[in-house]
Amino acid sequence: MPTATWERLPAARRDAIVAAAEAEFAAKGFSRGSLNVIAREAGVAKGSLFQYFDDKLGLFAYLSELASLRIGAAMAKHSAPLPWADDFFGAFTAMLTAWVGHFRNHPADLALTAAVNLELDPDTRVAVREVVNRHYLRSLRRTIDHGVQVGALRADADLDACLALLLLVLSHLALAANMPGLDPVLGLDTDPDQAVERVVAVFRAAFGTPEVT
Amino acid sequence: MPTATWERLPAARRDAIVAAAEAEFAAKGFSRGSLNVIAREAGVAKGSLFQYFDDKLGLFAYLSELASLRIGAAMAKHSAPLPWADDFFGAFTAMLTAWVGHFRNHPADLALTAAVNLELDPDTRVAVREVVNRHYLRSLRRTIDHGVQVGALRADADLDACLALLLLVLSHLALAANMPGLDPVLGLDTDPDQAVERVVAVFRAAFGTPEVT
Amino acid sequence: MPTATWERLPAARRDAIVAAAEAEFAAKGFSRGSLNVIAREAGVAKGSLFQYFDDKLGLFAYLSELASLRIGAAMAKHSAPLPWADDFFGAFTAMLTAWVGHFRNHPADLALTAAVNLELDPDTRVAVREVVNRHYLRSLRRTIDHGVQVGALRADADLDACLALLLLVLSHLALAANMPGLDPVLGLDTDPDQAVERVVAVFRAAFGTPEVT
Amino acid sequence: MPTATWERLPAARRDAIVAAAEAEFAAKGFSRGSLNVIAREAGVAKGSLFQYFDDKLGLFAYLSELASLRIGAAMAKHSAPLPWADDFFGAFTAMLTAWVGHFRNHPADLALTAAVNLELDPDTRVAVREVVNRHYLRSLRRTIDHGVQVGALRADADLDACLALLLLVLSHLALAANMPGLDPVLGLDTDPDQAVERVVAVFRAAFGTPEVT
DNA sequence: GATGAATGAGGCTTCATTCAT
DNA sequence: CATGAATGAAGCCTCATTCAT
Repeated sequence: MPTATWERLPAARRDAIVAAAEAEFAAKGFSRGSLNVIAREAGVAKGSLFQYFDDKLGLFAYLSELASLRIGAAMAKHSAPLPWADDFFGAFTAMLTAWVGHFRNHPADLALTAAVNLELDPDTRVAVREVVNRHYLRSLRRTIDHGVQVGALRADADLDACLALLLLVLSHLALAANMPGLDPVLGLDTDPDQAVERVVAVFRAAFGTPEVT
Repeated sequence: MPTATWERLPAARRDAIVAAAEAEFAAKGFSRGSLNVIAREAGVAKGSLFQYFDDKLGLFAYLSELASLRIGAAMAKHSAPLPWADDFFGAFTAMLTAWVGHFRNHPADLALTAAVNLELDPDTRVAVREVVNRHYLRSLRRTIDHGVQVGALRADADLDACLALLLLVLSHLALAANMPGLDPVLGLDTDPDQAVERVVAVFRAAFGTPEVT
Repeated sequence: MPTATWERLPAARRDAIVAAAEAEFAAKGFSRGSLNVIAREAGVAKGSLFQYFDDKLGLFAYLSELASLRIGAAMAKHSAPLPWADDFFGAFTAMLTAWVGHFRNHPADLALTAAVNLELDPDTRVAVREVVNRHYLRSLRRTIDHGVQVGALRADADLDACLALLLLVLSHLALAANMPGLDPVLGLDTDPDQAVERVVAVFRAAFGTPEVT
Repeated sequence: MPTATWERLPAARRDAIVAAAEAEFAAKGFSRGSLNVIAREAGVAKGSLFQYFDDKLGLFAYLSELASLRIGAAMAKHSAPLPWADDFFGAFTAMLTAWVGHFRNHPADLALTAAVNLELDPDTRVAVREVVNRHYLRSLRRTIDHGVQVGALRADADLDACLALLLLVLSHLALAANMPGLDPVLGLDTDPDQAVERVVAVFRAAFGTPEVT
């Protein structure tokens, strides 16, 4: 989505723009985020932004993809050493905890995820979510398949429903654990670890194989 | 939130304003909805709006509360004749189907719910959601309690988690079933009834009492 | 084309805007004329212009119509006392001389006529010319009919061609007599009266009844 | 008007620039034509254009001269075989028909002529028209002289007026026959051949020698 | 001689809010 | 209490031109 010019830019300039844009969209969302502010904060002429991206949406989509790549990489790294085969739900819990933690430690990723999920304009939302969700879906589906293989998830469960709910819950966890006012029940913003455990327990009850007592 | 002046207004004038404002926010969302348009469509002077509400947000919050009252009332009516005692999950399914249908038939309610859930600006979102969620939580908690009493839900299940997930899922159902691009897996926008059944099945598996075969 | 608000405006304010807009469009034409400049010169907020006219084109079209009404009225006044019946071509010459003189004395009318005729953007040009030409065509056709009735113009001449050429020549006379660089032959900008006489002679030769010697 | 650098350029590079510039100005006109687009389409750096021409106007004026040379050459070729001596007005009609046809078949020439004739900015217009008109005037004057010699035009007619009107009519024919909205009477855009005939008839009546019946 | 990134003024338009009437 | 004209900052985007490489 960025232009060829963008690729040829000095890294410092690119970084300044990305940082400014992330901060602005994080604070205001896409529709209300201002290119004026971004250019000013980045120390760049207003017109320059349009040499790097076709338009406002182009810049935002680029940031969103950056963030989802970053998130995907972080999750992959967290996931690798986990004992998925031996303790699937334990690993899953650790994974979700890491997920929540990632967003706490990377406000830009949180903000962009929020901006994507909370965008009201339908066209914009569809355009951006499509790109972003693709990553998550692929990864989640792999995790679910794995859970079935190791016998943690029932093969006859409604795994698509599981996937859909996971996608929904993941978004919610990321946001609700780090933004006030989104979760009035579980207390995600005060004790996220416990909240994660309770959510995993629900998934285990719904889709897991019966536990041997 | 409305001023004292608003209460003293002829009902016809109030209704015209509410109708115009709902239509506008439904079409454009909160941020992009225009008070100019609302005033014109309502046949009211622009300045008058500011005699009834502190500002744009005040008007919007008022509409949101109206909508949630309306939705609550509709749900209560739907709920009353359902066989909660005899077939809790059947009643629950019918309830969710009615819920989804309500938003399909009341675009204004859908739009306002969307605007509330998708608003990025933290202050706005918190202010509005707080009011709205209160209604839903009370009602949902009653439903859950009832499910326990009739033996459909396990008393030892994590009922708060159930509540939190319900709240999340309800919002999602209302929006995803009626706006494209929000649910890439379950196909809520093409076959909502089936999607509802699958979601209920998940809740039954997670929180329901074991079925006697 | 102006909004209702415009009609209710104090005359002084309206006049200031009209004067500023005419001056700007006169100097720069429609496409390059700047609403910024107009608002500043008129001592009016930029946004106010959009309370009076839908957009830039709306303002321009309004000015064009004003000008063509003004021109039409002036011509009607000039025309009335002329001896059309006794000396059609003499009256016609006097008419054209008055026409040229009008634009010399009313630079705003000249400028708007120029702006209309010289606008490059096809949609704009069509939109505006349609309004303006209607006036001229009706009036010119009446004059031609009259010329036939009094026996000055041959009834079997190609009167539509006469009309088309008249329209073309009138525009040209108005502009070329008052803007340098448009007429490199007849010297319209230096001795317009003589040029007018020569043009009328051409029309007489082409469409007039043979003179009795 | 081009710089010395331009003359030294490989022909291929010059041709690419000319082609791109003609296409762009043809599509957008002078004021709205974009050097960005021209440079991109020509496969040339934006900055290079400024090494070949002083500025945007310089490039445009150069193209205009090119076009008028091209048009002049085409007309000369069309003119040569025509029976000017035997049937002056027949040849003249054929000539004008060819003229109109040329612009239909060469949109770039049409567009440049339009851009020249419709440019409002006085300095620009004068600068460009001067160059262009010189060609036409010389050629038209020769045609008129010839008409007199072969006895088709009256020697005592106002031949300068004829010349001035011809110049005016030629421009009009070229544009009005190929752009909508310029000729509301003769129907030049729907049946140009017939319109041409009618115009020639007017000139014959005004300046031609009486026909022997 | 060629490049193309950077500029920054300027383009039109929208809109919540104020305040004199 | 209603009105609606006025505001002016802010919105996104375009573009001819410059200049360091």
